[in-house]
Amino acid sequence: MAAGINIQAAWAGASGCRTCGIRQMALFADLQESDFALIHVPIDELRLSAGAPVYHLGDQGTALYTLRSGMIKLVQSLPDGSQRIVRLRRPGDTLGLEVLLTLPYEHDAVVVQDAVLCRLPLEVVTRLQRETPRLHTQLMRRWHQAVREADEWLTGLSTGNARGRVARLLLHLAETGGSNEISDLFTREDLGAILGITTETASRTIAEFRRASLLETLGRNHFRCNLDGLRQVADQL
Amino acid sequence: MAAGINIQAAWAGASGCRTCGIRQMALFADLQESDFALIHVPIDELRLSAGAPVYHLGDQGTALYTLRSGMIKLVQSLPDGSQRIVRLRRPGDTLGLEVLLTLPYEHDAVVVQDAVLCRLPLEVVTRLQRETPRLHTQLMRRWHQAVREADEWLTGLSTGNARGRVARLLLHLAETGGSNEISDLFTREDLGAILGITTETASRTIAEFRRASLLETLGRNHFRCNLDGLRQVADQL
DNA sequence: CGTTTGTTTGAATAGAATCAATGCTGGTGG
DNA sequence: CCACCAGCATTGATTCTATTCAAACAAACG
Repeated sequence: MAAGINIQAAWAGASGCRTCGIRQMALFADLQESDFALIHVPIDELRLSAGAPVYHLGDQGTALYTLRSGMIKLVQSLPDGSQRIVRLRRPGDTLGLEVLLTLPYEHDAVVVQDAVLCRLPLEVVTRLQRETPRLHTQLMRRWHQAVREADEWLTGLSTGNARGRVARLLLHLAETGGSNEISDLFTREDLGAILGITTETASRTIAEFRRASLLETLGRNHFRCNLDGLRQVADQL
Repeated sequence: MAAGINIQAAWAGASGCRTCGIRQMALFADLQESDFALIHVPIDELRLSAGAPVYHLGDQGTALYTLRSGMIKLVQSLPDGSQRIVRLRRPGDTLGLEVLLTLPYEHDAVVVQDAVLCRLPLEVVTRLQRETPRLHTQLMRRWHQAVREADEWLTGLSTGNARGRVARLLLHLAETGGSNEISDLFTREDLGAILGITTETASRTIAEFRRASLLETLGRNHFRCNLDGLRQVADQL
């Protein structure tokens, strides 16, 4: 996935955006040379390791983020104190669009796999939005992507029994990974928070899949999927 | 809800938009007098009764819709053939934003309660979008609203046990209705499709709530809610 | 090397799905 | 006008599934 990613040493300022390895998949994809002149504030690069928060629910944010590498979870807590992961962000994705509407962040954003992100100050984005129409389409695409992902999350990962949910998640991960191998599968707790099941059920289901040869353990948290077999389980319910 | 709704006789053309009773809550809220001159195509009004489809998943749409009154469900079907209601639209809401990205509709939109909608041809919206910046904010608001509603749907209505889900849905309906009475509650089948439970479980849970005096039947599909009681059930899980 | 943190497994229980039957209501046509 | 029908709602009995509580285990870390 994202074959062309090329992370150089840390830099600041807009200069980097022009030559950014993932620009074509990021928010600034459609910008032209002249547009970058409008960026007068440094775009910082952040490197965060697993477990680190990017922002918190309720914070009055002053920046959006583009994820360059790694993975980030968006979490909402439930009335009873437990947590539910409502979306995952992968390289090229944008985080924190809600600040464009001067709203506080609506999730806790937490790093799941070591991440590199670009911090886009709100003023930069609003200025570009005002001066050039080329950002509009991309912004709309981002919003749309969030809606679509949310819908898939609901129908695919929060419907049906535990076996089906786990199978669909594994397939999703394998597909976006472009191979039948999954490295760095989530903790069982995160699996549960994604699928709306308990960690025990998540653990049991993974174990069951292993016994049924739907999953083969290649190493510590590294699996090979029997895609056809998983598809069958996924389609039952 | 929407106290000021005032549906005149059917009309066509843009003339009506200016004086529309729900304009301040709809997509064209921020438009100014001069902007309406840009609308050269008639805006049709549609009246559809319960059960009628507005559009179908996969259709290559040529219009967005603003809901003036009634209720509409957005449905996605699952691999196993059953259906899941992914969102509800109420007066002032917009349907079919995805056509702005030249994408086919992503749901089946079906009328739940007799509805009146305005059909906004794609060309009208894209033209306005090009000529005036005043639509951008509203569009972004609409997208944002869809995301937020999707997130709430997931955490509120698709998490926890059946009692909690039903309670939270009833509270949601009562709150958006602005009273502790709910008229025209969904069919049990729709309840199930919203909450990800079977129709039998939905029925049983409603019956249980009635026995526990959390709901009082006022008439055919017309209930009064014990809000505090429901809130207690909603918060447990 | 012991402590912490996450994983696995077991047994008991609670919850929901399933299958099946019955009841209710509004609409239709004789 | 009434009898019947179709569609939805309710209820029961049973089976299956997931949660809960508890314990043992494994790996990672200071």
